Amino acid sequence: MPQSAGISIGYLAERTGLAVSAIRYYEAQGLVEPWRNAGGQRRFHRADIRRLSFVMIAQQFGFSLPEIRGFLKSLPGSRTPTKEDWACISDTFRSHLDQRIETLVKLRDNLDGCIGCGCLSLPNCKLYNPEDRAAQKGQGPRYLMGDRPETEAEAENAP
Amino acid sequence: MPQSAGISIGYLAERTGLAVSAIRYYEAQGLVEPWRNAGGQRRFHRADIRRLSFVMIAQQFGFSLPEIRGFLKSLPGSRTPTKEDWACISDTFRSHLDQRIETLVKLRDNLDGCIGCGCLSLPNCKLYNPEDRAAQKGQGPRYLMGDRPETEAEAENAP
DNA sequence: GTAATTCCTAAACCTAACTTTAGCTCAAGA
DNA sequence: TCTTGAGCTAAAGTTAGGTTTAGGAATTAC
Repeated sequence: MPQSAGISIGYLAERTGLAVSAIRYYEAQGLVEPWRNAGGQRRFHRADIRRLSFVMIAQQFGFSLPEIRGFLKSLPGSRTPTKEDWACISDTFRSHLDQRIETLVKLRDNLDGCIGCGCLSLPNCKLYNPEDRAAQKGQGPRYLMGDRPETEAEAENAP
Repeated sequence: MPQSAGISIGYLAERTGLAVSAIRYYEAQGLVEPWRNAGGQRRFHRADIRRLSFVMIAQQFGFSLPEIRGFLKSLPGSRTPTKEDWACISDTFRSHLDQRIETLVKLRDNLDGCIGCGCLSLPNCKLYNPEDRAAQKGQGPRYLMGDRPETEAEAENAP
């Protein structure tokens, strides 16, 4: 174990529970910035244990790595974050969470009012248009879908 | 536009709002089973409009395509689904949603009690151990992470 | 001093859910 | 009939968030 300057990637991995490969990946994403020792091996600040712990928590809140990088930039680079620094980020997390909960509750309510009743009016259904149905641009996985609603009569008769 | 037997993939795409390529992909995943006309082009049942609409809704509930394929198998293949058929699936959706909402609410409560207060006791924090922190096996994106909690003192002093 | 760890990089691979591209055939309208 | 739009297949590409592998180099343990 190193003692003089900085901790090794293996030790950091052990302390955070992250895989070594994940930590290297996070470095590539700009989430940590280790320096190198004489032999070219990475050395991390002891404070990076907490920094990466924060990354893990933020991920649980559904934030992407670029977003988390943004949070980390808002934290003080040099000194240990204060109560106020954390409280600020906490507010962001809070509203993010509140919004997701609200979306799900609405979805549940719509479910009760629509499929739940067996009405089968899918094309008119509110579930087709939940609030967060963002326009989908380009490639990658599609988590939410867009559509073009119309009436039941149309759906069954045309063309 | 075809009129005698079945609808074309382009028309189905127009009616559902899905991309043609997505419909072909869904066929490959066993979510629809078109037949072919004399020229080798796909022909779909008119009922597949609703079938694919269901797929889109189920995706919004966070179900994967294999799971959705399971739901569709539980629906009657031949006849139009009844109130009861839908009610059965609706129950599944319901409990799935309820569980997700509950998880998020717990996460929010922990947030209020931990980061929100600025205590900075991250290593002791409940956010490290939300109930749904499943063991991660193998490759692919990691949505939830595991860790090894310890005390603040340990974290700051050792080794 | 040497064997066993740990670390290094670069590149390839993984999943899910699709899209894009290339090159060709089918079908429909004027 | 001829042209253009719609369809077809197979293969490769995309995104996020990593893991795995191969082939060396540096450290640590004995």
